[in-house]
Amino acid sequence: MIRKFKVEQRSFDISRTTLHTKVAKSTRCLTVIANYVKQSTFAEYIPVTFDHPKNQRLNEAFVSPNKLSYPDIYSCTKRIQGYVRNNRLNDALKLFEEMPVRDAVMWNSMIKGCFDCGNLEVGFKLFEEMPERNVVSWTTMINGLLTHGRTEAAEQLFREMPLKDEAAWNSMIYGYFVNGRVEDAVRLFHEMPSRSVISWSSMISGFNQAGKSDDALLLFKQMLSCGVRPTSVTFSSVITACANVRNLHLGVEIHGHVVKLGYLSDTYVTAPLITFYAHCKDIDSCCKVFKEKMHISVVVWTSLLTGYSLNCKHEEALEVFADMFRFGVLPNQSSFTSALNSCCEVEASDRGKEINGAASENFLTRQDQRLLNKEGA
DNA sequence: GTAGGGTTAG
Repeated sequence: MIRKFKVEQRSFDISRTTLHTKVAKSTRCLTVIANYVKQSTFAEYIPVTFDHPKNQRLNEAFVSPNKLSYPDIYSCTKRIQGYVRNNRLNDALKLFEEMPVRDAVMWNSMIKGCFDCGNLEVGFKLFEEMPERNVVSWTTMINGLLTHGRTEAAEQLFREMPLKDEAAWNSMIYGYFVNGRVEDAVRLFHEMPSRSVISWSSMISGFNQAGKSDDALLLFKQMLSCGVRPTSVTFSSVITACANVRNLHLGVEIHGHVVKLGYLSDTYVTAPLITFYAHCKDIDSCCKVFKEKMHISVVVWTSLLTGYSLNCKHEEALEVFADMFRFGVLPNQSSFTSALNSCCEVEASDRGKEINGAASENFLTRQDQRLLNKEGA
């Protein structure tokens, strides 16, 4: 059965199935079809030939006679992800199982959902059942296992995976750090065929987590000498490393680069920069960084609050805490921890009682706080 | 338009 394929057309017929796509380019359309066809779980297929001259490689393909348009797969994938975000794994699985057709994105989203909701067995089962695993499927599994401390199982999959791209290597490296296997991470970093800024940033952040910020900074210098350009994400970790080792000189230098590159407005850069100056006992610079703009992030506010607290400026810390309320920034557990600490230090017992009351009585569940933090970040 | 890799306070 031969069907003509027209370029620059929004929808087209193949057999009795209609596929809709917004993509005008024929090759992109065909990729969509190819994925659709490959992932289809139907037993009954109708062979189709695409006879556009550009598509010689796709001469033979099979299309399911049942109808399910591509946008349906897209929207159901979105719904599955939404269920997972709300920890409703069973609803996600039910929808997934009801789908007559699934593509790789849907499979991978569902597998990730199982790990995110802590159901490793179902995640494994789906991975086994999945008809056409791609490199993302393998990496999703590896990440899921690593975040649940199943390092050996992740290693095994990493060995078995037929094609490792850079993201897969990066996942395994970072996962080693998370699970305290620093030497293995370093070994893998040297073994990997090509390294991007993400690989370097993973290492820098990993060293920080392992309490080896000296090594993080050494690696950062090495990264620069290799001509790799840091991103704001890299700077975030590097500034944290400077704070950890109290390297004022390097931190100030990096601060300069951050300003030049326009990264100072990035919350993930501002907060560690404030912490860095606080650790280096330069509270004026803390304020200067903070006052660069109006912040709504509770993390940035808490950096300043803790910065004052660290430098024994407890009255000022409590002022910051009060200002948070005035500016509509809702403090979280960390903010309360610092503020209470300052209260104890200045023996401002009345104030301390006040804050303690607010923290214990009206305050929020952990989930609420997480949501608020996300919004504030 | 959808899936996997690195970031912040305590």
